[in-house]
Order: sequence, then C-alpha cells, then structure tokens
Amino acid sequence: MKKNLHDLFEHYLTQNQSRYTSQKKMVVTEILKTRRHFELEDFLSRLRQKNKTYSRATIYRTIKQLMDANLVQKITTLDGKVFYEPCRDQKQHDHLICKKCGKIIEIQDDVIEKHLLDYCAKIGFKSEYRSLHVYGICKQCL
Amino acid sequence: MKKNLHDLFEHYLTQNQSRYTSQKKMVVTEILKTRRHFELEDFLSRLRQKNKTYSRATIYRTIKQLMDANLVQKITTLDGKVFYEPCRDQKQHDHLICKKCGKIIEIQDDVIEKHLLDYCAKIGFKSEYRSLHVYGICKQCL
DNA sequence: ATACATGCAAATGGTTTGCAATACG
DNA sequence: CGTATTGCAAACCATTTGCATGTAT
Repeated sequence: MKKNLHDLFEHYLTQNQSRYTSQKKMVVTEILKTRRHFELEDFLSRLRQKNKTYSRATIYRTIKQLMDANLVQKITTLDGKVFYEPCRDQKQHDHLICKKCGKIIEIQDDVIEKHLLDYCAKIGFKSEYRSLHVYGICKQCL
Repeated sequence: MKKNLHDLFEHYLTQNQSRYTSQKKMVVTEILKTRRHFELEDFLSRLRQKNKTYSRATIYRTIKQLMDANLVQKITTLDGKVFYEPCRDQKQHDHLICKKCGKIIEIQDDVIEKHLLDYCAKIGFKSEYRSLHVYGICKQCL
C-alpha cells in the first residue's frame, strides 16, 4: 500500500517540528497535478491564480523542505535551467533533453544502471547517485 | 599535427573580428597549466597575482569566447557548483564527483558510450551531447 | 500562549552590461 | 586611425534571509 505525497510530507513535517500549512498543501496538490517536471516560476504563477499573495519565498521554503524530505529533487540542465521533479520511486532514471522544444524525456534502463555500478565498484568509487542528461533532438522535432 | 590552444583560440578570434589580447593570452596560459577542471574564482585569483587589476568581467567574457569557440566547456554539478574544462579532444567522457573532497574524476568508457547511442537511436532521439555525473565517495576518502 | 510559517522587502552571490578610457591591428 | 577590449560600477536574476505579523496546536 503506497502512501501519497500528502501523507508522506505531512509525516516528514511532524517528525521535524514543522507544520503542514495550507500553503504547503497547495504546493503538494499542484505537484500531484504535474505530470513530471516543473519549473519554479510556472509553478508560482499557477499558485498565484488561486491565492494572490502567494509569496515566492514560501515556495522556495516549501520546495526546500520537500527536497529535505526526499520527495522532490532538483535538476539543473547544462545551460543552467533549473527544474524539479517528484521522487515517485527509488529507481534511478535518466533524462533526454530536447534542445529544440525543451521537453524532458525520462528513461530507465537496467543496462546503464548495472554497468555504472560495476564500473564504479571496479575502480573503488562508492557511487551514491547519478545525473545523466543526454541533449539532442526528440523524435517529434526531427 | 595537433594545434595548441593558443593557436586554435587565436584562429577563432581572427575569424570573428575579435582580438587576441594579452589578457586572453594569460587566460589560455593558465588553462594550459591546469590539469583538468578549474573554478572561475580560483582562476581569477591566480590571474590577479600577475596582474593586480585583472577584472572579473574580462574573465567571464574570455571564457564565454572560449566556449563559443568550443575550446572550453562548462560543467554544473548537482548542487550548482560551476566548473570549466578544456575540450582537449572530441571524445565524450563522464565525471565521478566526490561529495567529500570535491574531487572530479574523469572517466571514458566505450561500453557506456555505445550503449547510450544505441538506446537513443532505438527510440528515435538524436543524441548530440551528454552529461553524466556520478556522485559518491572516492577511494581516498573511503 | 508559544512556536513555527508567512509575506514583504532587503540582502546575497554569481553573472552580465553600459560606459568611458585604453590598446590592438 | 578606427574598432574591439578593458576595468569599473551598476544592473540583473535567481535564491535566501531578517523581521514584523499571522496562524496552528
């Protein structure tokens, strides 16, 4: 039985003498509506449609807590653009980024996974996390 | 017969109605002394030991030209640190980044290379460039 | 009642830009 | 000589922080 983002975040917050406020709930609700990746500014403008005074500082603080809770992760592309994505599962996955339309395609491939682990083990590097971004042109844009 | 960075950069500059000034020469000389990756601030302080008034703006502008010339590339790590490295050769390579000491280890592995190319070809994504960073703890720090 | 959270505005840190003075070709 | 480049300071942009006010428990 998988717990949802709301429950997981609330649990994390109560464990850290922090509160699950209505602003934070709105953030989580928006994240759940998002298919995958989101940019902070888009996100903020969507939130402001509901609550005029939603502060930029608040979303930064909330996303920081979500990252501390390991529920959201930050992605920085080569040219410095920042995205976030919910950590739906523990499985590592990688990104193909289309330079034309900006779309991010998630991939998850066991061969890459296994090979990298073996490679690092061989040279004595204890691998904990990876970020693999392939830049190019997606099928639709070709 | 391989041309060196000075020649390559000078060639690029003359092709772009730009000038190979003493400041730019100093940057290239410093890059050649650098084994691999360098951070901009370290770099600037080394340059200022030689020329008190070396401006931060100038190094940003010079590095930008070096990137436009495809002689240097920018690397952004997950936590947002920015490094640069000379593009010594055309070969793709990847990075292992130690979270403890900050060291960056370059690796170059044909299996990863080939597999990624095949994978992208299979799903119709035209891959042009990749960035693969593995975060963990290096041998020495373990 | 006592924290913690919020919104605002100001601060920050990395990078870029306008401008007057300078140097290259 | 004319044009690109430099150094400086100010501008920028994304993110963070201090503070007075508001809100949850």
